[in-house]
Amino acid sequence: MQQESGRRSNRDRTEATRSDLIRAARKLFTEKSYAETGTPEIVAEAGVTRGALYHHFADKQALFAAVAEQEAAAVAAEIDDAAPPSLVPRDALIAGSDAYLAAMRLPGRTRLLLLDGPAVLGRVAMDAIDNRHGNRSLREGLVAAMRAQAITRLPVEALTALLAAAFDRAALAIEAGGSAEDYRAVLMALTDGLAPVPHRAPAPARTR
Amino acid sequence: MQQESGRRSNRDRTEATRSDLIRAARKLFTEKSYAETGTPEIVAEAGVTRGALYHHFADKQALFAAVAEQEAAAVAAEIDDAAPPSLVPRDALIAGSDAYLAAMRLPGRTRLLLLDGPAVLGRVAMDAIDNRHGNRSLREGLVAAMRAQAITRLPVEALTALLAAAFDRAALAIEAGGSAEDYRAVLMALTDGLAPVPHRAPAPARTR
DNA sequence: TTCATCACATACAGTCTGTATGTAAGCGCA
DNA sequence: TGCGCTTACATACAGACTGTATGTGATGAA
Repeated sequence: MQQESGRRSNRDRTEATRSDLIRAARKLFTEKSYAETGTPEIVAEAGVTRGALYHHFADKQALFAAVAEQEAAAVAAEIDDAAPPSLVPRDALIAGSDAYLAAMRLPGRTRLLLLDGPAVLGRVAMDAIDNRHGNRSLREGLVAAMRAQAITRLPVEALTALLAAAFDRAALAIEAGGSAEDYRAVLMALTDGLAPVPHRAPAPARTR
Repeated sequence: MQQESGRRSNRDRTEATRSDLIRAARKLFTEKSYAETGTPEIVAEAGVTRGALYHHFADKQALFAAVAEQEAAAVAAEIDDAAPPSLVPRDALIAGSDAYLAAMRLPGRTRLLLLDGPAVLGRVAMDAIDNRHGNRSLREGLVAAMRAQAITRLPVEALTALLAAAFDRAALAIEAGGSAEDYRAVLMALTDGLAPVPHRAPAPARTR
């Protein structure tokens, strides 16, 4: 049998160290904040030295980006679990919304993804992360709802971004002590308000 | 006549120095970012020393807070100018929205108020600033619209916050190159969607 | 006029970030 | 199986920044 900690392939070492660093950084970034967390503290928590950090990541920002990407993926996974494509659009939207708000209750996640993320990486980079994960299912849900005529046709990118922004703010407000029911009610009202109005002349040009 | 720079009352000196510091900080915070701007640079721009800064402000954050407060007030003033209370609620909302988006086009304002602000001061402190300035008119407009039965009754705090979040994100997206028309259209659709559906029994209990 | 206070300027201590350099272990190759 | 190159770090260093402590001249009240 081989020794306890000897004989590790370089690939394994790299993977383990990177993962340790990301885990340690995630812990501190969520407990405190990006600005209040120093690299000496991160590497101490990870059990390595700053040399390792700067070997694997270009700088502190790059490490933060890796953490943010992982958190965004985790949130997206929770949403996809709760809102399978078998649901009709409106139910999927509701289930997805609730799953999102529930996922964002994990301590420190809102600050990491919604406050520090945009400030540290910029909105553009943060949008890229969101589009790779969370926003994707939202946009697909909206497109499906439009196709099913459940909501009026609107520019998809803009609609996705603005609804996502409302969800984000709701998550922040709830964490700050706001009434979850209030925010949920408003979110529902906002999305339901997008339903095409059936009582006005029922789209004569369209049905003709 | 009195000398050029001699004979100034302490109150005048304080006011002038504080104002110089805020102006210099605003310039740099909007050109770069909070994190990328050091206090040595700020005081150089203001023509004073770091001693003056730390005499008037507890720390760099406090200076930032003063700048954010001023910017928020400036934005609110532009909105109030464009949306006088003489307008009917819906027109006031539209005029206010457009004024907000226009005001946020001033370079660096979105980053200062929408990215750095929440990250540096926290959402709670930023909400306090918003409520003292911009959000106030929005909330009043929404309350008026509810009273006029122009929109359905919803929790006011939550509705204000979520609509404001959508406006904020729109401002960021437009600055990042997004289509202003698209975002405007979605914002209008979101607010118009809040109109009560009139074919349902028109509030009989109330009119009785 | 005198003395306390104010509005700064200067000097200092501690910490952090990023880089440059050194080293031992892995790894392709003859 | 030995040899040289590269990888994965650890250590040392330079520069910058933040906040504080101290010193000083102008101001203002008594």
